[in-house]
Amino acid sequence: MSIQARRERERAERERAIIAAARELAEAEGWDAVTTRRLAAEIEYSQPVLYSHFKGKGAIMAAVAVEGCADLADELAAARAAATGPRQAVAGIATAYAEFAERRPALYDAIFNLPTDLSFATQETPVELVRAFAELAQTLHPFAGDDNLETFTETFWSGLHGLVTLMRNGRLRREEHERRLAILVDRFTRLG
Amino acid sequence: MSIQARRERERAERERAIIAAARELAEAEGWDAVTTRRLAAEIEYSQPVLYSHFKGKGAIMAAVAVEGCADLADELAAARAAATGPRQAVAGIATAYAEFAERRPALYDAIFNLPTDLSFATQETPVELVRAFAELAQTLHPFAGDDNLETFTETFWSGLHGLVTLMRNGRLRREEHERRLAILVDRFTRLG
DNA sequence: GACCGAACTCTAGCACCGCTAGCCAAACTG
DNA sequence: CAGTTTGGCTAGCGGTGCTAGAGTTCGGTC
Repeated sequence: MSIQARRERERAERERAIIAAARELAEAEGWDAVTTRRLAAEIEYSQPVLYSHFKGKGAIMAAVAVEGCADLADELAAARAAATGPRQAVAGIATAYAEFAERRPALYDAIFNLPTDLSFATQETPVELVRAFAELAQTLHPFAGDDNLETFTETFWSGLHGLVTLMRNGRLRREEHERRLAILVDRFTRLG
Repeated sequence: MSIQARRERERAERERAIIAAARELAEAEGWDAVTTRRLAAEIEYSQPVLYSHFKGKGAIMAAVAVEGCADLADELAAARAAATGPRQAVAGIATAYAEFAERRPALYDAIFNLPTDLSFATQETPVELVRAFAELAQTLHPFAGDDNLETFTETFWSGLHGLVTLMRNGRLRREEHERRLAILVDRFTRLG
């Protein structure tokens, strides 16, 4: 059994290498630079090997996205934990979210923008993304009022998502970014 | 001079045909289906003709986007005109925006999502988009409070954009769409 | 230790993409 | 009618994601 075990171990390691290579390449040069040929060269195997691990390029990107969810969840959790009060918590988590999107645009794209196979808000949502969403929901809890917390959180989250994506695509004035964030936070932290 | 005039007329007509074909193809089958070869076949010319009109595929998409801006502006203006009060105007324009994005996803993508060469919030923004933005700003004017109207409008617009894009990519529960819209409108139409 | 069979990887290639060089024919000019 | 210019076309380049089938390596068995 040890031989088979070793093989499975090597195989798993190679799979990790593929995901890591895709992630690094995407973060360094954008997703356009992530081709199956470059990926294969990076892991020092031939192209078809990729397809013995993943159904296709989309599946690789989805795997990167799932991994990225963990990072996002961690950063949101840290921001929430560091806050001194409910309103500051919302402001902090919003800033953390925006900074994540700006610091790692390729990762953010993989999670939220690129059309991948992984579906959200359904049964098979990545558990790490659920965690990230829960951080947001926890933070917003005091301000949901009569609205359903999940729906309320989705709306706030959409606001954040819109801000970061529109700005990154050059559709918003960059210098007003913080003010926009402040407005969004302000509007979602009013009681009554 | 009439010969040259006819030529220019024919040339302009062909350019319109290219944009129309690209738009129809994109709306019918998505932007992935819009290839230069299919586009050339559609207008019954060879591929290189496209490049005598546009710098490349991106420029064609940008042209479609600019055209689409006019439609969006029209629909937003109509929604604003039909409203019976300031708050209803915001709700109406938000619904109109969301319906535009849902009814013509390819067009919406060309305008806001796909990385094109046209830049916004700068000098050479398409005039039609400025008009669409102005409709939003006018509608939101009564609710901006102390915030700068343009920045306030950008924030609300980002909320709308986030809602429609996340939902279309399967990141939000579709059945909660109207409730999310209502929450967004509610939060941006509170006075004081 | 030699061999066999299975597991696995690689080479080569498909159909497609955006884009362009260079030819050729048609149209205008004198 | 000859010459030139204009403009569309054919053909092809280098790239993409993906795959069929050949070839090699390696573990298990006699």
